[in-house]
Amino acid sequence: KDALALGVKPADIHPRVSENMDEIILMVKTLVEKGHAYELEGDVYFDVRSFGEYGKLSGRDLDDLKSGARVQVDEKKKDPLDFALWKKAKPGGPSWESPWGQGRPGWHIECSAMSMKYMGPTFDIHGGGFDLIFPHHENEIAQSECYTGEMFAKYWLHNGFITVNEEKMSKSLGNFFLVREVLEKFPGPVIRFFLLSTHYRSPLDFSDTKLAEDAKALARLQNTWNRLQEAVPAGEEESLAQMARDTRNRIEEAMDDDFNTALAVAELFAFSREINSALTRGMSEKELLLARKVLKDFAIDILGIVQEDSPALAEDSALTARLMELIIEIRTTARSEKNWPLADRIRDRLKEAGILLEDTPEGPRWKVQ
RNA sequence: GGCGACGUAGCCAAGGGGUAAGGCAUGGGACUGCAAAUCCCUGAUCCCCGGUUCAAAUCCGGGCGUCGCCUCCA
Repeated sequence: KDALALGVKPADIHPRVSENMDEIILMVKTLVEKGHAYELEGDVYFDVRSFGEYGKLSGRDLDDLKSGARVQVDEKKKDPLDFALWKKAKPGGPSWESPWGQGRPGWHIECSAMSMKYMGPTFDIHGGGFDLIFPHHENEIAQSECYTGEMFAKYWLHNGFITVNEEKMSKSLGNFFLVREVLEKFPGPVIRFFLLSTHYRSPLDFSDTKLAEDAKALARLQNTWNRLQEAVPAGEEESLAQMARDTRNRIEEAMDDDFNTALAVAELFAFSREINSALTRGMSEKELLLARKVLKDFAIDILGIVQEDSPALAEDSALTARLMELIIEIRTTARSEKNWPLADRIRDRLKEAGILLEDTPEGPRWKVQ
């Protein structure tokens, strides 16, 4: 539900470790057979020295890691960095039958086993937080590539953290909260905008103040789209056409460049300003089509920050629209008679009811919330 | 201690050799009965110090600062 509110598309598969135990065990077994792993009293460890490229993702080499090691938990492992593929069962803990006795998977193997089961030995993109680069993703690469002999993931996208007061948000620090809680204060598109307004690799400090600013900023874009929807073609002007093309190109370029969403959003704002000016002067049919298409493609479909149907149009639209028509008519009469107290009172009361009424040069407009 | 990322206007944030996108805020103006929306104008030499270069915020070296990883859990 929360994902939906943020406009996140549902995943096709949500694999569970407990349902993929056969694949996991087969993978561990094969790694042992290939000489990349060894058993030790019911545990199975991956031999990091057996994978020459170990450290290629995080840019470390084994000797650096060794000399810099902070903790020496070393027991009988061949190398302190060898990590567990399979762990002997602990009393009371969940466990499964395996060639090495009762036990459970180590903490990296399940990701490899399940991703390769559903997507094959090589897939395009592997995501995750920056904190997972080492050791988690490094280990995934080692075990997967030793298992298949092929490249694991082609691209790694590591996102920066959401921080709170500049500190990593985490369970252990207790400074975390849920999307659900944020959604009580800000609509989904605003949260999306907040997340997209900085590059995904950068850390992002969470604050209500920032969200509130973003809500205002996003309203500009949404406004432009709403006006564009209501606009009626006028004239033959075409000056916006070139900018529409340029904007499209620049946004595509930005997105192709490692998903530079912040730049893409900036282009939308620049374009939005031009549209607003053009709207005031009256846009031709051609301009309207092009402008709508750009916003529809990028702001609505790709970035998902602008809503195609403004809330006002979405719910109870027919009845509300008729009532609003009536109210506006009355108020317009009052205004023409310079009955300002009444005109203001209508506007104020509507505001209390959650409806914003604006007198624009093109006539009164209203919107919910 | 080792490895890595980052440090751009009051705040958020792109860019990454040729004199700095965008947003919020501020101040001024246009429009308006007022308000809102919208438009115009308004602000930085890019943490510090050296170096390379015709030219550096952008490259190199050294500082300082912030954050992350290097242990269990995922």
